[in-house]
Amino acid sequence: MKEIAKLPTETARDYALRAIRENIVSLDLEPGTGISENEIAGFLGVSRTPVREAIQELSKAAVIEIYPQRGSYVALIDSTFVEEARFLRKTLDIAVIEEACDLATQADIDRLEENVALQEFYLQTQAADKIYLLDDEFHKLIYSAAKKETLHAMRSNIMLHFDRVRTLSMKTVKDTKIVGDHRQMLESIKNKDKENCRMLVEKHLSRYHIDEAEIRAAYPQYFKD
Amino acid sequence: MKEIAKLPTETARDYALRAIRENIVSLDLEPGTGISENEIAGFLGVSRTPVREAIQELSKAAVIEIYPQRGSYVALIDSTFVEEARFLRKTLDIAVIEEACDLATQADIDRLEENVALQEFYLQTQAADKIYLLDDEFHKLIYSAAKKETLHAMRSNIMLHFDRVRTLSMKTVKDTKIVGDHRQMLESIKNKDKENCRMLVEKHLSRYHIDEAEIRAAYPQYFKD
DNA sequence: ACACAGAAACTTGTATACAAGTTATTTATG
DNA sequence: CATAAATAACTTGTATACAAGTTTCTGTGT
Repeated sequence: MKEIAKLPTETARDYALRAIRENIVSLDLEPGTGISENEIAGFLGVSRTPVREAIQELSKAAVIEIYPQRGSYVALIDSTFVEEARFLRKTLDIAVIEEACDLATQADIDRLEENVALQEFYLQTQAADKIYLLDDEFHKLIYSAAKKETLHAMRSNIMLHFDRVRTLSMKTVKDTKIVGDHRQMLESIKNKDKENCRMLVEKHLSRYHIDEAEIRAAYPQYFKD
Repeated sequence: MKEIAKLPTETARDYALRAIRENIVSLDLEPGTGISENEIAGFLGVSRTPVREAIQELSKAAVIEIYPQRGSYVALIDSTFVEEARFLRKTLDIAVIEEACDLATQADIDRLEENVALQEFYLQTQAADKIYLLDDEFHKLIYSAAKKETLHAMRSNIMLHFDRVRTLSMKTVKDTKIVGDHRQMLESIKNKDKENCRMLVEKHLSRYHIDEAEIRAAYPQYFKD
């Protein structure tokens, strides 16, 4: 588990939740790892209570499994969950981007333009971690343009499963293609071309689908079944 | 707040979560009501810890608002949330019922048949509460047939907002129409008629849309804005 | 060396005590 | 009586103590 600095504003609970979640997504807490409320509390410098609440929340998202009186474990990557997360992402992202075609204001377009421009910039400077963050931001901006902010928060939770696979795939998937997809999505929103948006979302997602088999072969110990 | 019996098997936390959630959905805890961890703990006969964890979870679903050091309140019905819940329900239910057309086994069909038969039975005996439960079960069975059980759990959370409106509408919406919709959905799944499924889901949802205006007029104090 | 019993060291679940902050009440003062 | 300050009674956030159960280690007897 890697250290993550506590922000002065956030509560102990929010800090614990953020720290544990980031460690799970980054795979610094590997799937299958046993975790202890006491151990993490000591590591983060807070008491068991906020750590416990954070773990409860993550167990509800099914990325931590709690066995009462026995211990808690970082869940193995479950192909069923990943598949359902992909289904949700495809279904919802398409519906939302179509809505964004109807509702996006010029201010929304401007924010998307700035985001994609930054992605294209960092693509040249090879800053993969920056692109990762901008990727999240890009999709959040689309949900915002479609007035579906609440759904984006919910989407984030179930996407944790998908995100772990994405972390593993960062080395193999070409950022060039991802940023190119985003550029084309933005242009299609500007043109209010829903059919093209739908096609782009499906193509975008298929990029991750292709290399899951490779990833699973490379890290079999991380997967369930 | 109405009393709900604690099941001998469930933990204090699960009991508190179930009791509070049912009271919110049934509107025995009215929107806007102030709630206290201590008060509920005393009422349920458990300590603050499990009650607090339950409230935290419900605040994440945005049906409870926590103001640190000030108090917690049952959230008013927020039209934005209700609209997003409706959007999610429509989008996801359509995608899932289409998937069910492809994947439903005979066993799935049999379970759906039994469920709808019971709905039609209780429709004649005027048992609205039974139909309410069977309605939930019906949609859960469809998600199960489409192998999307995880998404159904997630759907349930965001649907809390929608469910409160549904509780208010139970007196006005005709159960006859709901059960009729379900019967037609089942027949369309059997015929693998996706286009008809899509149309039926949209019509089904529109029934709730129609009377939201009436409900809002009848209970303005429950609504935000 | 092996088997078994028992204690010790863990786990999470729950209850309670305290901390920090807000609100309402009460009391003193003009 | 009105007003303001002090205070008491609340709230949630956090830490800690204890309860109940599981696992692991350890020592002892064979």
